[in-house]
Amino acid sequence: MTSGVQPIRGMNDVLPADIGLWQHLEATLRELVAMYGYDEIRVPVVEHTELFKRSIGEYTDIVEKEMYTFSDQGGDSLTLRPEATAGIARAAISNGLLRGQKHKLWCIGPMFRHERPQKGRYRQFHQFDVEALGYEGPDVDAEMIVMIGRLWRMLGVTRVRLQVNSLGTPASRAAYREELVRYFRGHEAALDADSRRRLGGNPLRILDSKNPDMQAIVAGAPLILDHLDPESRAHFAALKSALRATGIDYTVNPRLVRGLDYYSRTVFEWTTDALGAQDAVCSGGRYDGLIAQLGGESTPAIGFAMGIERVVELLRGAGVVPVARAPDVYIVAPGERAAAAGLALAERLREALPQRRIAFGLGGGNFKAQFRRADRSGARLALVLGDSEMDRGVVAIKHLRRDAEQIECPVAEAHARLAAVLEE
RNA sequence: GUGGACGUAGCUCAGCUGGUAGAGCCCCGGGUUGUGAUCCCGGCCGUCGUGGGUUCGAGUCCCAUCGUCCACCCCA
Repeated sequence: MTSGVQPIRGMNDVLPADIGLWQHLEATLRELVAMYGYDEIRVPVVEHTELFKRSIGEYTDIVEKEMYTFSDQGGDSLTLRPEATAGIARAAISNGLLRGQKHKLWCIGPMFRHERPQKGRYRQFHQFDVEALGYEGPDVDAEMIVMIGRLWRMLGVTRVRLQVNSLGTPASRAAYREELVRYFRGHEAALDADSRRRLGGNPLRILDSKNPDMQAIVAGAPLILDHLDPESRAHFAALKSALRATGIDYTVNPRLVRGLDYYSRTVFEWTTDALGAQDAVCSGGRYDGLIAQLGGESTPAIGFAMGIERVVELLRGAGVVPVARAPDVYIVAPGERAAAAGLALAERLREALPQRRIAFGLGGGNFKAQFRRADRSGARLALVLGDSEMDRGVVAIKHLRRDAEQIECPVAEAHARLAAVLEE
């Protein structure tokens, strides 16, 4: 288990035992977005490094130290996407999707971030991503948030709570930032090392420091909600009243700051107490300036990302176990003659009963061995074809899940009898 | 990137103060000639994460390295 067959650190295989949970989640997500009228979009996993630097922000942790960046043979600097919004915004621009049009898009796939792995945090992880382009809100903002709330109900996930905040426009945010820096400069001696470092780069992040010693200083800091421009204030008020009208539970967290530079106005985050330190399961916000900043027509937009692995963990924790798709019928056919006939019979049955799952006892073995495999497959019925049945032109049907007499019927009627028995 | 814990068969784990590895599950075979899941009997499976070192001798001690987990950081 050592040498050359190790997977890359932080990049995991999803094995058949787990895939049922993933598929259940993915199917539910597709159902959800269909209900709300979102269209799927698929974009490359690799983009020009520059795209991420310009959208996410040069001085964010993601860009500074977490990107998988490499040069291709032509010398271009490329990067494995650390998040999806930048690529989708780029796709909208380069495909001319924005000429006065609106788009509701969703996407799912792997993202890459070079961080130290721990529970719920991996170097290759998967995100479900939703973006609404061309909508000013706050109605989409509310609809999007409510849509996520519906997803939790569909999935049976209960240990999540919603926080919302507004970051205002870039201008009001910049003004607030200056005031914040002024405030923290006044208390610089009391700041811890992390916070002092953030003071230069991203002072807003000091607000959600986990260091208990910082709480007093943070508590006295000016709040962004007191510094919103009038339009953003109205936008946020309308969002809150729309949320209230839907009855969804939320709390306003004036210290909720997102890690990516492009957010403006509405930001939100769903967190859980069931996942340890990596408690964010879904978060997003409005990015009205991003598309213009990337060179597209100025287009308001909002989106969010959900961590698939984290939600899968929530489902597992909630005891969600999708039913294993066991075969309906397992064909037991020991002996060369019966095996050959059985394989052909299996094909005829699949033809006649395409909605049924029919397993053939591959690999031979005697009756005992084949019945054991039939049982372990979880099949409801065993279809028995041995020399004796061959000689008489019949097959036997045996119930594996309940006590019942084994029955026989002519081979030619096998599909009809199976269909009837499975209907019982 | 920083700190801590851990790394023994496919899986879950045992192995006291050093003397060249065990159990359960799984898998395979058998318990009379063609019938599973129970029960009984038997069998397969490990360079004890890897590489050094100490020692007459290391799974057991030391160092390094890789990996996992937890926290910080960050975030989905």
